[in-house]
Amino acid sequence: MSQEKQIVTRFAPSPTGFLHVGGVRTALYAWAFARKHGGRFILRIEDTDKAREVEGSITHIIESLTWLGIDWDEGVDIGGPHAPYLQSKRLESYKKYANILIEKGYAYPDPYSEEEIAELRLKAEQEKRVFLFRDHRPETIGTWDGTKPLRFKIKEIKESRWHDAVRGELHAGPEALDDFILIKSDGYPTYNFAHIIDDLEMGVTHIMRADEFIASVPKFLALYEALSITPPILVTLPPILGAEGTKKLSKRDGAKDILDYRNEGYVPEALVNFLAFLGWNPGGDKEIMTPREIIEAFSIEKIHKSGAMFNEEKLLWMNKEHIRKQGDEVQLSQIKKFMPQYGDELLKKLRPLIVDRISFYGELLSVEQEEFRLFLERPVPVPEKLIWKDTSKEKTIEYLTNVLTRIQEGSSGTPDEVKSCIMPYADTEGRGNVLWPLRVSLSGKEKSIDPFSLIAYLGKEESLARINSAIGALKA
RNA sequence: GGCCCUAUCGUCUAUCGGUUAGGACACAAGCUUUUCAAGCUUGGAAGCAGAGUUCGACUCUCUGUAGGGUCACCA
Repeated sequence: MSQEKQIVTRFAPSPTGFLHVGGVRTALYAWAFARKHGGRFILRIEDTDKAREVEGSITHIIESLTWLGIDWDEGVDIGGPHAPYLQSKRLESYKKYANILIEKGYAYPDPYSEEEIAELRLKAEQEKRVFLFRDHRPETIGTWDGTKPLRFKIKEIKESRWHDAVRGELHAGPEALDDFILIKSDGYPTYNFAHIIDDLEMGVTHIMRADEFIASVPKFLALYEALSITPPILVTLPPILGAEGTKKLSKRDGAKDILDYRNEGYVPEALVNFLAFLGWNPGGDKEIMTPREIIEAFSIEKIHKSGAMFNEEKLLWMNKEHIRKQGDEVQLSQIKKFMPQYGDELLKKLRPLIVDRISFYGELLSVEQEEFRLFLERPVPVPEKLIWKDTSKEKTIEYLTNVLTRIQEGSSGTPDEVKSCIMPYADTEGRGNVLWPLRVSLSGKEKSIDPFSLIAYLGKEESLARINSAIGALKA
């Protein structure tokens, strides 16, 4: 057995706000791949754009990943052998490699002002030409004092060809190569430069990222070449599309803060499951999978090339399936969060009923909670609602009275027990005739949970009181 | 506009030249504790178009079409 090189992947978000589903999926694939092969997964923060930085982002990112059960072996918060993992703390590294590039003639200071470049760009546009900075390289190269941007010099203008683990053989024309900025005038490196240095120093073997970076790969390749680096394996992930049309997922179509899902009572395993399947499929019919199973089944070969729409309904369905996989205690603690005014004992009884009716726990805050309010408040009987179709008032009173006796005499611990003492009677008198008024007298509603469950969970005493109250209302 | 990527039911997908093109979500119908929800059963629903390669193409090639990405001192 040959010793395989350890796999190292990373997730490297910029701290510019919350983490949304797109970012999470990238992290998920990189993590799953590393875990599957016993490799290392790194959390690096790419904070080189100080203007766009949003305070609290890093904490937020960490919290999001942690909630989802995505863990890392090295990273900003826990350190590791390649610390620091914050790009703004790694400026010395970038400077070191920048100097190497300058020495080798691969980098030069950009003498233009931003206005001058904008002008050149505008002119090119007017003449319907592609603007390429390399057409305007300065005649004489000055020394870089750090106040001007440092540009990479493309020495060989050529067509680029490379291999992508998902897309296969890719290529791009020579116009994809231009003198791009390595280090900005504020001293911070650009993504294009920094990620390459970091990946090198951190030993990253596989780069997972979305397909908007394909167009930049030729530049990365030129840089790898200039530094004599063997590029990591490139793994391009398909885009996640919004439900509205075919555009990339935007906030409007569901690219919301991943922690919102937590707050709305989604199951993290469900989100992991759903996101894993947006752009990857292990084959076969099994769709509900635990994170463990996903890791086990994960392979780059099964990552898709084409984009997938974010389908809220399917997520809802998956979440429901995952709720059902949760243990009673977990379910109960989640339910308590959203129905605090219900007593613990009552919720314990109602749990199976509740779990059956929701797709995510947050539903309990609005619509679904209405269903259960009847357990807290006794309904006021409305005679007209109590009568089934064209049954008479007298008959309805008779049915309810008879049911009353049966409940009194029978056992009512579980819905099934209740059912067994009422159904024979309902069958002889007509199910609708008996069951409808019974259910409405208990719930006060035309649409509700079935009568047997109501009796079992309301308890014998309360059930009898409600039925009596209904009979009273009918007689009045 | 230049460059690049993608293309199977409405949606997510299986198929790696030979299948009645399978599954899931959603939808519809039926069944069940004549309601609601859940559940179960059943059903409708797809290879972008045109050439070519081949005994045989959803699968390979080309062209077209459509959609997407990218052309920053953002990542």
